[in-house]
Amino acid sequence: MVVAKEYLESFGIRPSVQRIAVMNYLLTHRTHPTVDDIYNALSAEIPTLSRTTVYNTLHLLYEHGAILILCIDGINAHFDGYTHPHAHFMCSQCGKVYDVDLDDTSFVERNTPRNAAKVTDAQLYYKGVCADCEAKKSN
Amino acid sequence: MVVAKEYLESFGIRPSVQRIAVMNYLLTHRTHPTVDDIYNALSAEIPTLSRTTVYNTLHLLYEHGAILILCIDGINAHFDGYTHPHAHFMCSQCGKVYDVDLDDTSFVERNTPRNAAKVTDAQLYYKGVCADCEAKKSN
DNA sequence: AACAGTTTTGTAATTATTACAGCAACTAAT
DNA sequence: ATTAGTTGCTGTAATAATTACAAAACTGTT
Repeated sequence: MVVAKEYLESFGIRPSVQRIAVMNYLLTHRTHPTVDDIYNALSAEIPTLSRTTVYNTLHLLYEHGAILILCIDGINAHFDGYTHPHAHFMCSQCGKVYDVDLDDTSFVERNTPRNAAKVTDAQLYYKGVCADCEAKKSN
Repeated sequence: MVVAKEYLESFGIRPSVQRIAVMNYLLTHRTHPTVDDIYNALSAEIPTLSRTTVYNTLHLLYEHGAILILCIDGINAHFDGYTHPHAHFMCSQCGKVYDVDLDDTSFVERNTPRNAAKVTDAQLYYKGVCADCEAKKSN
C-alpha cells in the first residue's frame, strides 16, 4: 500500500484513500481489469466507493501518465498499471487481455505520424484466439 | 460502384444494395468514418436505410476481412476500407483519425503473442495532438 | 406464382460512460 | 480550534453507442 501511495506522489497525484486503492489494485493485479472489475474488487474494502469515483480516478491516473487505458474492442475499457512499453493481445472468445513483450520498441518512434504535433500514447494490439480457448474448443 | 460489388464478392459476401453502398463509401472515403458518418452520408441515396443495417453490414464486412474496425478511444468505432498494414493516429482534440504509413511491418509478426492460437488482427495506434489543432491553439 | 432462405428494418432494451450537484474531507491561515 | 476555501467523493440522472429481436421485404429457384 505504501508503494501505491509513493507511486501516485511521483506522478504529482494527491493520494486519497480511493486513489491509493485503485492504484494499488492495478499495481498488484496484472489482469487488465475493467472499471467493473476494479469497482467490484474494491467495494469490499471501501464499502462507500462510488463507480463514478473509479471512473474519475482512472482518468486522472491516465492524464498523469500513471496508467494505460486500453480500448481494444469497443466494449470495455481495460486498465493497466504497467506503463513500460509493451503490446497487448485480446482473446475474442474469452475476452482476456494478455501482455505481449516486445523484442524492440524502436518501431514506435520510427513510424511517428508526420502530422502529429505531439504524441501522448502509442499502443500495439493483437486480436485472436488464445491457446486456452482453442484447447477447449477441440474437446 | 462496380468496384465495391466485385470487392465484396472477392470476400465471399453477397452484394446487396446496402452492402455495396457501405463498402463503396469506405473505399472512396479514406476518412475513417464512424457508424453515424456512414449512416448520414448514405441516407440520402438510400432513404430507407436503417442504422441497424449499417451496424450489421460493418460487422459482416469485418468478419470477412474486408474492412478494419478501429477502437482507439472508447467513444466511437471508426471503420477503414483500406486493409493493407498501416497504423493510425488519432487527434484527441478534434477526433480525426489519420493514416500512418509504416516503413516496415515485420515487427507485427516478430512480436506475435506466445499464447495466441490464432491472430486475426493487429493494430498500431498513436494518440496525440495533430498539427492543425496545435496551430489553432497558438492563435 | 409460390416457396425457402436471406436481408433489412424499426423499435425496444441494454449498457458503458458522463454530467452534475450536493456533501464530506482536507488544508492553511488566523 | 474555527473558519474559509479548495479538493475529492458520492449518487442519481442523463446520454449515447450498440445490440436483440421480430416482423417485413427482398432474392433466387422450382
